[in-house]
Amino acid sequence: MGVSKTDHFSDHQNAVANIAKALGHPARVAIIEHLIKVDQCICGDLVNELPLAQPTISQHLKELKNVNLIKGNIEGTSICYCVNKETLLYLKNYLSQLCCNESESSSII
Amino acid sequence: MGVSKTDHFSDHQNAVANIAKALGHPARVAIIEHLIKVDQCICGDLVNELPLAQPTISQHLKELKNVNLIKGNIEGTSICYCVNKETLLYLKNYLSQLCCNESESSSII
DNA sequence: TTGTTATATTGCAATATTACGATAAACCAA
DNA sequence: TTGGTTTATCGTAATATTGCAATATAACAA
Repeated sequence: MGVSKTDHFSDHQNAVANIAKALGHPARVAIIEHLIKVDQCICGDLVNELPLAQPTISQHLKELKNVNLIKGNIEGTSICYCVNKETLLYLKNYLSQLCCNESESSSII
Repeated sequence: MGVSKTDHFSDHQNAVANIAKALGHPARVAIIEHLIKVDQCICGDLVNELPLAQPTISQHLKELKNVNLIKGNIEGTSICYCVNKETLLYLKNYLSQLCCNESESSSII
């Protein structure tokens, strides 16, 4: 039916899936990479950087914000975005535990 | 239009996005976790383990196979699935480089 | 052969995602 | 106030995803 049964899975399974899903589009990967590269920038810079229209970029930023992969700080007229490394780290540590059984934090499975 | 412009992004951006997308559903996260936990198992075990019908599990397995997150070995009548840790490692190392600038391999950005 | 078991595929409905033009909202400058 | 700049939201079309019943396929046993 296309109904997703997220309530049948654990909180951490849904958390991992949501973060992974947000990274599951090349435009959003490119946004994260650009933000890491320049440390932080405004939405308009990303519009110039990527081959997508401004509303599309804005929509992708919203999805990255929803899962806490980025943060936005208002700076006068524009909004300055930067990556929230904690969320990236959460996914990285999860994968570390999965494939190497080694991590900086306690088991989350 | 819903048209995805994957050709406007780099190969590695598309590769990362495709792997992340495959992990972007709690059922597929649960499948990976179960495979890691029991080392390997057949499709039927996953059907018993997860709250989804057999065709749905089969479809999720197909998507995980498409991005090389799992491998399937024919064993008589059934197919034995196991996780391909190399692909998990690829994503893990990518995230390591992104958020900590430290990795076991050379820069991929 | 027939029957059983295990998995994949097909077809379809419900829903979600992607993309963008048009427009709105918020802020500052003159 | 008006005008410019920046970002968000709305509306909508095209496409993708999710889920499953029904069916197909493949391998084996009797």
